[in-house]
Amino acid sequence: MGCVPVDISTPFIILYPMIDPRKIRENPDEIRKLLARRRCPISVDEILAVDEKRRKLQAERDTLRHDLKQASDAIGKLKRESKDASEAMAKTKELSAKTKELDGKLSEIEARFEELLWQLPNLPDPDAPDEDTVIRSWGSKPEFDFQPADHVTICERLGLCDFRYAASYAGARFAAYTGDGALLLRALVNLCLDLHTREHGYKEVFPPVLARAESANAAGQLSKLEDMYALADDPLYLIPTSETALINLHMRQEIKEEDLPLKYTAYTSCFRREAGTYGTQTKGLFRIHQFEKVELVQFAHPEHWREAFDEILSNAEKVLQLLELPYRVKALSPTEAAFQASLTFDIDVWAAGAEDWLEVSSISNCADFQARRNKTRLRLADGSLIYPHILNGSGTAFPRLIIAILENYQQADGSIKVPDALRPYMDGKEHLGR
RNA sequence: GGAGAGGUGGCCGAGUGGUCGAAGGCGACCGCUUGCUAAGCGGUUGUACGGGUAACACCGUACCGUGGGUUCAAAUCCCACCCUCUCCGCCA
Repeated sequence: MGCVPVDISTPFIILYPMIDPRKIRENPDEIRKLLARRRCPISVDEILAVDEKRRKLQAERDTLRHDLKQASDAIGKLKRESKDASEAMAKTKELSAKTKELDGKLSEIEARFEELLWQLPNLPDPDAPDEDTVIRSWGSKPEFDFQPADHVTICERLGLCDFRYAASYAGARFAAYTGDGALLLRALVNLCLDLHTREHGYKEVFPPVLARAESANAAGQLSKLEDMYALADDPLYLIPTSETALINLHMRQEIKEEDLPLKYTAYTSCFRREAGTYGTQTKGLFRIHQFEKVELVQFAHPEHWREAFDEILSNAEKVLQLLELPYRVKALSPTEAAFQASLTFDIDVWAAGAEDWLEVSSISNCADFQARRNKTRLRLADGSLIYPHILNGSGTAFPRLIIAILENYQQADGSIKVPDALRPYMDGKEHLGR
């Protein structure tokens, strides 16, 4: 990849989703418009006001401090020459006190400024549609000459999951995979990891599933703090997705242009409290507090994010194609996209029993939003330093994939045909429950 | 969890409360040189915020693990915390 100097004066970059304070004060109207697309209630005017105050204060403080420094140096000189400095010291004391006072005021205003900025969601990409839009479909829905069962029924019939045990052991909305169910999960994990590491060139990572608040915040997930599990005795959170772990892989580091794109994949359990979702679809594996997922993350050059995005999307689609599951790709509206995302496409798989599309993957460009937050920077070949784009996508989430497999591959005799691609990972089994 | 040692610029590594953004070395970059050897010589070499500029230049401030404190002045003193290493304990 050649050296690509970034001209920050071009509209391309200014329109780009980044919450650089400078962009806010240079293009307040643009930012207002973009935030409105997300229905974000945060006031740009307040940010601008605080920013102005902050800059004014800093100028004052810097001047004062400059004077103080010079006065102190003068005292040092006197002392070295063994001259009396008590008068100068007394005078400088006042200056010092004033400087400190301004320091205090400035840090207050800076804290407020940062607080406001941290609350801002990422700005939507111009390509994000106003309404969720299906942009393509793949495969065809299976047809049955019998009434297809839903996955809960199938799981119970074939002993693939033990929901009763999971509920009494951990609580409602947990799942325990048993027997061939557990094997099926493991097979899917291996299929996905093998595919992404061997065919798609991702480096596998097995990260901690506990993260500091700082890390979760960098990912943008503290904005939905109420949806994360917190530990009682340590300032740690159970990650809601391995995106949290992977996007922080280079926190406070410089990455090099020549190493791009950096591609990582991780398989982890993911934990979500799902607060506020009671009463919605609660059956079986559809929405559970702990679920397993293989995640894909790429660090990309800001000018090449779309290539990375499309690649992750096709990497995730490949899983469904291998499993021959019908799916559709949907471009999300800015109001549907996650806090940290500027552009998001979902992949929904068809589930014949539920007769519904289930979201199994969500691919997002977070632009430089997360990189700014965790201080991952990109050193270009020309020596300049910018923020990389960070993109992520599930590749894929398993409970819903399992739902789709069980429901779409069910046979008249109640057994489940194992998709061809999965057989090498399932002891060659052709059917479950036969 | 207990005891001890330590955290300085891309890396290694000095550092006396004042002349330290920080010696020295390495690396990198630029230039020069070049009949000797992947050699020699000179120079350059951080980031953030603010000001300034058409853009550079330039100016100010901050940054020596993090946050406080003492002081006219802190990398240097004090306190708390974090992290790393060694030893002990515990343990898959």
